[in-house]
This record gives sequence, C-alpha cells and structure tokens, in this order.
Amino acid sequence: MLKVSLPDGKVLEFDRRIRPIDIAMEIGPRLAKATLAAQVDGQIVGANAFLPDEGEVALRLITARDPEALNVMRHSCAHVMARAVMRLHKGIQLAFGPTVENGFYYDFQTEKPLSEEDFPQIEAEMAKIVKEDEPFERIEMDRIEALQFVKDLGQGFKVEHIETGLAEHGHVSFYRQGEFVDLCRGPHVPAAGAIGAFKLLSVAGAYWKGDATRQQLQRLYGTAWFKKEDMEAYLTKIEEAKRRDHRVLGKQLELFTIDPMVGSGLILWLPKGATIRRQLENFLYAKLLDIGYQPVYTPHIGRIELYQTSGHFPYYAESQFPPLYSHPMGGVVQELLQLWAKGEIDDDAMAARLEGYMHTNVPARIRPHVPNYEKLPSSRQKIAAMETWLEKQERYLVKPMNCPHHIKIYQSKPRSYRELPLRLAEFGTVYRFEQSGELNGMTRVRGFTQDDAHIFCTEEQVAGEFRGCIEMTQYVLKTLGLTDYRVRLGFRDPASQKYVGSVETWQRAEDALEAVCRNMDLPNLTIERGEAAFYGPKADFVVADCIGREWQLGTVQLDYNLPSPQRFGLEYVGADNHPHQPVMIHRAPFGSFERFVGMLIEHFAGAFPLWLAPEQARVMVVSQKVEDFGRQIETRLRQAGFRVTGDYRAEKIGSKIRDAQLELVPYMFVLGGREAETGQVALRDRLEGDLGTMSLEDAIKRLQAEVEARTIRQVVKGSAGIGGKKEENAY
RNA sequence: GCUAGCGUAGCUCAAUUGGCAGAGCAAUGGUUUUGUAAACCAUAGGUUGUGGGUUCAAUUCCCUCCGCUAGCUCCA
Repeated sequence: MLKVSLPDGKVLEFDRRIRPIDIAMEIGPRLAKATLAAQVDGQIVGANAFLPDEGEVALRLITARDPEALNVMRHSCAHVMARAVMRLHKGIQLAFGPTVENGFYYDFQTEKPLSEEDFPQIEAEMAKIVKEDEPFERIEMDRIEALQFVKDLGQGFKVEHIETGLAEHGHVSFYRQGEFVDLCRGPHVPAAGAIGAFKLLSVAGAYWKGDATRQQLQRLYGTAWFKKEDMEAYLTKIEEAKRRDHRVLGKQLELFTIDPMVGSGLILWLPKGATIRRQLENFLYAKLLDIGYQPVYTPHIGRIELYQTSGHFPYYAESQFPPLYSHPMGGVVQELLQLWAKGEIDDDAMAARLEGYMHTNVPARIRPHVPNYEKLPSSRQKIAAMETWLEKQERYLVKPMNCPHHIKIYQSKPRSYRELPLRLAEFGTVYRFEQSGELNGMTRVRGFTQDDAHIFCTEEQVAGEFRGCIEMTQYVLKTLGLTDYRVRLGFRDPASQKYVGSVETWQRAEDALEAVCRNMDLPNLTIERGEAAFYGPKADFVVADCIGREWQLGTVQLDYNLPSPQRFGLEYVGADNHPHQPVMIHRAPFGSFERFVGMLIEHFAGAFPLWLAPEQARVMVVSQKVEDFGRQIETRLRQAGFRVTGDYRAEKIGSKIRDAQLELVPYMFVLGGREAETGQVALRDRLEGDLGTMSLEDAIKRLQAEVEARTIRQVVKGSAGIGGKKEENAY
C-alpha cells in the first residue's frame, strides 16, 4: 500500500506498482499528456519511474510550466543531440552531457573535429528525432552487468566512469531512446516530442573530467526551451550582451585600446577612458582620506628576495613576467636550476652544463664567476655554489602584487600599538602573465591597477577593520548603482598543499571572517572551500550587472601569514611593552580599475552618469554666425568645472545632435541667433530631448546638482543605441 | 597553454568554381549658414595580419608565426 499526497493536500492510495504518469492519467488525460517529470519527496524523477511499493510520498507532477521541467527537457535534448551526432558521424565516444544555465552541452571524442558548419545537419537530424517522439526508457543494471554493457558498446569513457566515478554504486541506470543508449542518472521527459525549440550554439574544446592533463574532447553547446518565443528572447539577450560588449563600446567611444605591439593584455587608456578612471580614482581617494587611510607610492619592481620572503616566487613563476637579471647569464642559470630541481637534469649533467657556461662555451664578459668551481669535489657542491652565485646577482621581478612593498613600509620603523590600525593605500599597478587564452578586453589583463590597501592591526581590531572594509565596498557599489551582488567567502581547501601557514592560524582567520560576515547580514553569503588566497581566507564581492551577468570585483582578505615570523616577521610593541604580531587585511573595493571600468561600460552600456561621463556637455551652434557666442558659453562651462567640447562645424544642427547622441554625450547646448541675442541657452538632454531655453546659470546649477549627487539617471536595459536605429534608443 | 574558428581601408562589411580588391560611414577639400537624430559635390585612403609554399595567376588552396574570438584549464 502506497500513500501519495499531492500538493493540493489530496491523498491517494495505491496497492499496485505505480508511476507518476499513471497518477496523472487518473487525474486527467490532458494532465498526463502535459506531465514531463515528477517531484517525489523533493527529488526530481522521471514521469515513468516507478514509485515505491509502500510507505508515503509527497508527489508533485511537473509540466512545462514548472521551472524544474526545463532542466529535465534540456538534458533530454542533450541526449537527442548526442544521438543525432552518432547517426551522422562514425566512431563517436560519449563523455558527459549535463545541463547548464540556459541550455546543455555534450562532450564527445570524434574522429573528425566538428565545426559550426555541421550544425544545420545535426539540428535537422535532431528535429527528426524530436518529431519521431520515441520514448526515453530507463534501464537499471548492477555495476558488473553495466560495465560489460558499456564495454560491448565500445564506450571507453563510460567504462572509466563506472570503474572510478561510480565505484560506490551497486546499480546504475541507462536511458534508451531508439538505438541510442547512454549511461545516465536521469531523469528524462517521457518522450522526445516534449522537447521544444532548440539550437546549437557553439563548439569548443573541453578536457575529460576537467583535467588539463587528460585528453581534450569536443564540447557541443546548445540551448533549448519549451516555447519558441522563450528561445528568441534568450537569443536576443545574447545579442544584447554582444552589443554592449565593453571591447566594442571601448573602441567606438574611444575609451581604451590594446595594441599587439605593446603587448597582449596591456591596456592603453585613451583620453576618454582615462577621464572616467580619474573620476573613479578621485572619488575613492577622497573616501580613503576621509576614513583614515594614508596614501603611499611604491615602485613597479622589487628584488626577487622580496617575493621569496612573501612566498610568491617561484611558486607563481609561470604566471609572472620573467625575472629581470643584472647578469646576462642569470636567466639561463635560473632556468637550468629549475629543471634540475624538477629532476629533469641529473646532478652530473647539471654540473657539467654549468661548467661549460663558466669556462668554455661563452665569452668571458658574460660568464658567471665562481672561484675554484672546478676544484669543488662533487656535482652537488658545484650546483650549490652556482645557486649561491645566482642568489648574489641582482634579480628583480615586475611586481605581481603590492603587499610586500607595503609590508616594507610598515617595517620602515618600529611600530607601536598606538599607531594601529595602520592603513596604507595605493593605486598600485601590478603585472601578471596570464595565459594567452585567458585574456579578455579589460576584464582579464596582464597589467592592471588595483585600488589596493593593506591594513595592519591588532587581533582585537580585526573584526572592526574587516567590517569597515566591507562597508566601504558596499558604499562604493551603491554609489555606482550596483545593488545586486553577493558575497562569497573563500576558505582554504584542507586537501590542497598550496596554502602557507598552520591549520590553527587558518582556522582562527576563517572563524574571525565568518563571524564578521554573519554579523553584517550580507546578501546571499556563501562559503566556498578552495577559493582562498594562498595566505588567507577572503570575502569576494560578486556583482551582477543590469543584464544579470556576474563579475568578481572587490575583495577583502584576511592574512595572519605574511606578518608571521616565517615570512616577514612583522611586529608592534604592545601596551605591555612586549612585541606582538599584527594581522594584515588586504582589500580592494573595485578590484582593479581595468576590470571595474570594463564592467561599468557594459553595465551602463557606455552611457555613464554625468559625474563620470568623459564629455559631460557639448556646445553646438545652429550657424557658424554665432560661433563666437558658442565659444563664450563653452569657456564659461569649462570655468564652471565641466568637461565640455564645442561643435562649430558647417553641419546642420540635426547632424550635430545626432553625433552627440551617438557619442552618448549627456547634455547639449544648442545655440543659435535667438540665444546669442538674449544671452540664454537652449539645453538638450540626451535622454529627454529639448529642455527649452534657460539662463546659463540655471543650466549650470542643474548640471552641478547632478554631478554632486552622482545621480544615476538610467541604467539602460536595452541597447545604448550605438549604430542602432532610432526606435532602439527609446528609453 | 589546449581545441575550434576568424584576420580585406580608421569603422562595419562585399568580392562567382583561384582571374584587374569594392560599398557605406568616418577622414580631407569645396559648396551650403542651416533650430533639436544623417545637406550636397569631389578627393584620398589597401604589399588583403606576417613570412613561406602550390599555381600562368592566390583575398581565395597549404604551412609558419603574430593577433583576435568562443570554450576548456588557470586566476596570489
């Protein structure tokens, strides 16, 4: 006897094996037809899966109207895609095919690479399968049986997955749809006909089990929706995101550029972009002074010893720009020593190699000099002598981070507890050699400026200081109208070796951080293990822009390690006249100006609020006859503190307005004979159009008020209208 | 770094099976002196990313390198 309770409170009783679809049928044939899956005691299962024989379950039938149905259908669509690909191509090895936000993918190993040219054919085959409407049939087997089954199918990835990933499962399930059978947990829609609109989006490489050392597969991405309109809306949204791409807008609006001759991932800020950045810098700088930070400046390079002490070198060697050596052989010796350390060169070969450089192979002036090298008794000692030589050379690193420099400022004199918290701030530019495939416009670069600061404080001050950092970040985000964000706590992954410091220290730091955050009632606080910096746990602000994409921006990090005796050994003299170790907080509310401005460009779709707009107003004359009057107004606006330009070309006023609109200039001063006579100005708002005639003073007051309040007048959900049609510009 | 794709004028894009590299916008010169989203005429602009190969002939086919795009891996 099975008792089934439905969401409306009704309880049905069955004394036979029954499936959700049967229950739906009892309620009504139309419901049965619409039922795609079911929720049993909170878990999503297939509509054809048998319910337990006895006991009590809560059942909810899922139709296309329920959000859960979409994922079930998308996963079924992934199977249909895989089936279509296997029909069209020989020798396909199936890997995984899960759903993702807005769609699904399937990983294959193929004999011939797939390309977008194959999409129409695959889509046509999929459409055929959907039309045939064959059912998805669940088959369960025990592990041994299943293993033989996938071996017989010749599906090597599935064999491996059953042997390793599913090692603990006694039984596994398959889904059959026509000739296509796939190892799969399910659930699926009852039959392929339930799949609505779908489209293949892209093909890309992906590593088997996400491991870069394993073979690379072909990943086919697709999207699927119940209604064609939903898919159209989704595709439109993708188009919209493309239209406000900061790389496109950055070029059109002349905000920044990247030149291959300067280098990949190195941003050249054009005057307009630089203006926006400067406004943000000024805004932050004023705030920093206001709340007790002290500005400092530090150089762009530092001796390698500095980073050896901090622990950055050589552990991040592959993501640093190569070190600068004063001796020409420095880099070669360093490289050899690294290979030797990895065991790729044995002791004797290493010693012989170095000896060659020292005495025979290279001109005297660039030889490393180690006295009596050849008299050293063993290869080991020769290598050690070489290491000593290398360490004596001057070696510099382009700085990958600012903290070691700020630590040295802290250590520039003895510190008393009376000086703490000491807050050192710098807009510090750092360089990291990111992988070429990772670079992306302004959001992932190789040189960037952090709005960095390091706070040195006592253990007792940690909570208050940490809280202050989070509040500052919140203030900054709020000012820019970025109200939709979540806070992610990054803790250490106990299984990983990449972290420095003792477990106890980490525990203390993580507890302190979590306590502060819980206390502040931050939105959607999550904890993620393995997301910590190597020296301490952190709180990251993940900001959603106006079309819902997430960006990791600000960060606050707690650090008990760099100040420790094993690293820099920071101290202050306490009230007890004894030395104590301070705690460090690293924080950057924007993260970096590059990424932040890149995100802002997309968030505002290039239409910055007046206080940030590179060009706040443009004076334009109806006729060149009134150019002198126009220039007077332009000068007076500039004197009033505005970033203003003038358009005195022999163009019609409509043309000048159009240009200013497309360049997203917030205000236009339209001046003709009437204004020249009365001395007044006709003001035009980019959003609202003609505001009519007023005195210059009134216009200035209006604009000044908007700047001072840092008003955000619009966050454009649609396109900003760059190159678009007029209808699209309606707000 | 890996897989796939792309690279034509400042920008957006054309160029039949390999057969004289073109348009719009922008720029420059001129005419027009204009009232709230595009006046008109003319001119100039290119070693088709780079280097090599195949061919009578390469923007087109093949290879190298550089750069870009999507995804994967990475992100102190």
